[in-house]
Amino acid sequence: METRELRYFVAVAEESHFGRAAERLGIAQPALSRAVQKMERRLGTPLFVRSGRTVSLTAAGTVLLDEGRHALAAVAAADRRTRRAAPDGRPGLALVAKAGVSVELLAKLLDAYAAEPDAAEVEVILAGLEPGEPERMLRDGRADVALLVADGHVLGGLDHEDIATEGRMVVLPAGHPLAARATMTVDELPALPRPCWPEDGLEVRDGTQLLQLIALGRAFSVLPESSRPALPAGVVAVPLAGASPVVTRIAWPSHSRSLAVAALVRVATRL
Amino acid sequence: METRELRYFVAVAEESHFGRAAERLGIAQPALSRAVQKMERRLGTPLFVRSGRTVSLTAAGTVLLDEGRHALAAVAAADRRTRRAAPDGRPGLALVAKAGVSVELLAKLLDAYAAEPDAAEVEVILAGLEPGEPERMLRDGRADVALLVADGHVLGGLDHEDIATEGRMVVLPAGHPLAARATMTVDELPALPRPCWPEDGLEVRDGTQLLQLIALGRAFSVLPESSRPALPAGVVAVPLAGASPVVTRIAWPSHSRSLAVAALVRVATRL
DNA sequence: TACACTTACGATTGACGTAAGCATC
DNA sequence: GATGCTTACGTCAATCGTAAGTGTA
Repeated sequence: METRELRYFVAVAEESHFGRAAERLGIAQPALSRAVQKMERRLGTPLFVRSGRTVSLTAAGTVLLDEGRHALAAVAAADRRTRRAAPDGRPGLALVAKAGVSVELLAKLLDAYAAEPDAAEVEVILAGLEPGEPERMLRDGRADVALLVADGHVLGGLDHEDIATEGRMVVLPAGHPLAARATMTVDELPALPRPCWPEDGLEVRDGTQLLQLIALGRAFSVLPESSRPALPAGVVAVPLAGASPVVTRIAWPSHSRSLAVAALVRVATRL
Repeated sequence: METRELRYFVAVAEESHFGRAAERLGIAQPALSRAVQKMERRLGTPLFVRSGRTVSLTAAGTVLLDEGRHALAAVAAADRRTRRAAPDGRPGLALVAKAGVSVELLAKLLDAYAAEPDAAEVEVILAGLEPGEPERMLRDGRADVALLVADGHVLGGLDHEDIATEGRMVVLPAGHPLAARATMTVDELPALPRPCWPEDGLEVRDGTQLLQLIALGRAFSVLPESSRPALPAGVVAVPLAGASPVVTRIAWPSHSRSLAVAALVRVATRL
């Protein structure tokens, strides 16, 4: 099975339509039809049910869609990581930081790693808000290591190590009645007005907007303690007792044998 | 990057020789040379250092060998699992049992699973002695689940669940001075004569030979308690105190979304 | 000089696009 | 009758094998 065929199959499966898939792939529709037929002949089983003018996956097709995506991700990873290992001046390590991780922690990690002997150049990628995006990037080779906030989600195929634990704090307008409190408990939270966002992390782009809203008395929020230096004037942070701690962890593909990744992980666990 | 190219590259990398690799691939040597050159051109980096009459990997080549093998395994897995999902009478689930797991436990698992509603047909594969072979079979799709004995080795990319724990016993010739003991400790083991094999598991084919050797007074062994029913006349088993327990676990690819695998794992954890 | 990778060239295979066919809604 | 997958056919690109070339031990 060639990767080109897998790409063709996945396109048809995702579109449930040969015509649209062909357009997406930039080829004519008959070529796509033939390619899928060839796969079905070689696999000895139909992948699609063509009933009338609808196309749907068979059981075998469902399996191939799942496994094929993983295979394509693995091929893409091989390509990207090979290019990254090219011996010119480009970065040798791609680190993806999920939105919500402490910028201070990231900076500390990068500094500590850069001080190591034989440290590779590190390209830092900031992931968007989509859940699972850093994991996807590790799998398809766009990144080699990820810095993320533990959210109970299982990381299939990835190894990880917790590197920092911190408390949470409530961020309030400076004039709020509770702003003078030395500490608050989670039981007191429901009494506060909406919106309460974000629960688990601070999204970089809109984070400042949120803080402005708080300063204006239009919102409050719960953030990790490490966000305290980033707070503007007009807001107050009160430590929150009884809340689950925010755990930052470093993750990497469990099959990784990169020395650079190993060194970065070692540095991270010793921060 | 096409899988054909990856296969070509891996062959050359493994042989360190274009000629032998071409022979192994069943193609002429110049075709192989051209294919690798094409990959190097597209990746923008050399993969091999051709110095005189020796061929060796560059740093980028080393990365591609590692990642490429994973990608090829993923493609092979996609192929095999799709064929296995074909809707005819073939088995829907391939279980690999590592040498050393209790046959009784395996039988109990298969019986319990077969009693489940919508149970798939299970093809049982007995793996050889090579360490890591069941893991490889899970990765390249020859198997969907594995039954193995925990050996401290990390299972990269695999999820697992412990399903049985048992003690160990010392197997001695019936006439041995220690055969009458009700129990032994690990401290007493070094006093016994060689060979002491196997440490962690009973290999099926040669296991009977080992037991015959013990009956003849030429050896002894340490086996899991579950092997007791398989002992022939002429040997005696003495429980071993203080030894690390034998843990049998079930493992599967962490990205598996197969309902059949999930059902089998659920049954296994409830044994 | 022999071994081993590369370049050159002609042949074959296979993938593609256009056009016609055929079934379903 | 229109939509949409399939079959037919001619074209083009890619891969392959044989043969000649080049460079090192």
